[in-house]
Amino acid sequence: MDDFQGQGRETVVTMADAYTLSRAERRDQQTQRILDAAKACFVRSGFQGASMQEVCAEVGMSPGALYRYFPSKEAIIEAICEVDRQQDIESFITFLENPSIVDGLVEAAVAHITHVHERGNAALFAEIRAESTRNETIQTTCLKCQQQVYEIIRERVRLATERGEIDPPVDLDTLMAAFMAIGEGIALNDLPSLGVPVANLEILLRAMVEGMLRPTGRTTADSR
Amino acid sequence: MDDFQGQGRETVVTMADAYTLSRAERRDQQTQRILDAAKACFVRSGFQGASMQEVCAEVGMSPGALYRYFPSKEAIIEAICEVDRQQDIESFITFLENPSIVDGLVEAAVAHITHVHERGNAALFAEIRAESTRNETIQTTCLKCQQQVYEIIRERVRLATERGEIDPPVDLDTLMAAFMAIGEGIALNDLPSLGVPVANLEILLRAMVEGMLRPTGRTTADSR
DNA sequence: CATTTGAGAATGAACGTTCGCTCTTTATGC
DNA sequence: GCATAAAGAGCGAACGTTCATTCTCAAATG
Repeated sequence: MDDFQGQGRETVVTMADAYTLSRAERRDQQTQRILDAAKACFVRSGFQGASMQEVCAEVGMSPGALYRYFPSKEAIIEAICEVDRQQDIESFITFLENPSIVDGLVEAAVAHITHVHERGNAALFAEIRAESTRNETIQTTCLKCQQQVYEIIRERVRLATERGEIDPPVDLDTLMAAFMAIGEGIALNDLPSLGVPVANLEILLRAMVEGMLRPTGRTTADSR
Repeated sequence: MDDFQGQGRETVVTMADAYTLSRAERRDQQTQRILDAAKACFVRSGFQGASMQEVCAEVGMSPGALYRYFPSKEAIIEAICEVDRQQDIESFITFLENPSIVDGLVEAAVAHITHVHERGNAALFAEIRAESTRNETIQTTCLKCQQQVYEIIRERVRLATERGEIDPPVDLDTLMAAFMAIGEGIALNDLPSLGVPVANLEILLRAMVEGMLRPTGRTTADSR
C-alpha cells in the first residue's frame, strides 16, 4: 500500500485498471483517498499542525497532483468537517424516530455514541470543535448540522409536553441547551473506549432523561 | 493599553517604577503578562495557529526579551494549560463540600459553569482538549486535574450508596464516566453565554442528578 | 562593574503553493 | 482504424513567505 507511485516507470498504476474507470469515477476515488489520508493526518497532528507535505506523503501523491483536487489546505479541512458533521448527525436523527420521546432520545444517544466510537471520530470532533471557534465556514457547518438535530428534538419535546406525556421542570430552551451540551460531552469522551458498557450507559441515560423530562405515565395513544 | 512599549526611548517603563519592585517580583509580573497575552493569542488563533510574533506583539515585547522568560513556545502552551486546568478544577472542588451529594454535585456544577463563563474560558478549554490528544505533557496535566475531581466524587457517591442514601441504577464506574463527560459538555458549551439562566439550569441539573442517583429519601444523620 | 533585561536584525528550517514538465487518456479528423 | 491534437493527471523542484528561535549589542539595574 506504500510503494503506490514508485520511482520506476513500470510500477505506475495506469488509469485504465483491470476494471476500467471513467475519468469522473477515477477523480472521485482520488478525491476520497485524499480526504481519508488528510483526516488521518489531521487527527494525528491537528489542522494547523499537519503540513501539506505530511498529507501528500500519507496519500502517496505529490503536492502538484494533490493541488489538482483541492485549491487549498483550508478547502480540504472544510470538506472534512462538512462530511464528518453530516455523518455524525445522520445516525443520530435516524434513531430519534421511536414514538416515545424518552426511548427515542436514549436510543439516538446510544446509536450516536456507538457510531462515534466505531468510527474513532472523537478526536476529530474535538479538533473540529476547537477550529470552529476560529474558522467561520466551519462554524457555520457545525451550527447547521447541530440545528437539524436541535429542531427535531425541540419540536418533539414541545408536542409531548403539550400532550401531557412529560412534565419538564424547566422551560424548553434551557432543556434543549442542556440536552445538546450533554450529548456533545458524551460523544466527545467516547465512553465505550473507556470501558463503559453501552448497555449500562443506556440504563443510566434513560434514568437521566426521565429525570429531566418527568414522564407522567399517561400517553395520548396506545403507544405501550 | 496598546502603546505600552512604544517606539520612543522615554516611554519605556523602567524597572524601578513608582512602587519599586524587586528583581524577582518584576520577573514574576512580566512572566504573568506574557502568559495572559499568549492566552489571548491562543484563544484567537489556536496553539499552532498563533505565531510567536503575534504573542510578542500582544505582550509588547521583542522575541529576544520574551525568550528570556520561556525557553520555547511549547513551554508557554504547557504553562497556560497547567494554570487553566488547575483553576478550573479548584472552583469545582470547593463547592462539592455540601453534605448532600445531590446538592454538592449541583452546586459544584453551577459554580463551575459560572466560573468558566465569567472567565470566558470555554474556547481555551476546547483548544486544550484538542491539543491534549496530541501533546503528552498536556494530556498528563489534564488527566491529573480531572482525576482530582473524579476521585472525590467517586468516593462520596460510593459512601452514599453504601449508606443507602442513594440507589443509582448502574455501577459506579459507568456513573462516574457519565458524570465527567456530561460536566465537560456543559462547561465546554458555556450555556450562560447562550442565554440560559443559571437558575433554570440549576433546577434542571438537580432533576438530572436525582434521576441518575435516585435518592431514597432516608439519610443516616439529620442532614435535612 | 557584573548582571539582568530588552530590542531588533538575522538565522535556517519549514510552510503552503505554484511552476514547468512528462506521460497518459480522451477527442477529433480522415 | 489510425494518426494527431487537446486535455488531464502527476511529479518534484522551486517560489516567496513565515516560522520559532538565536545572536549581538545597548541600556538599565543593584
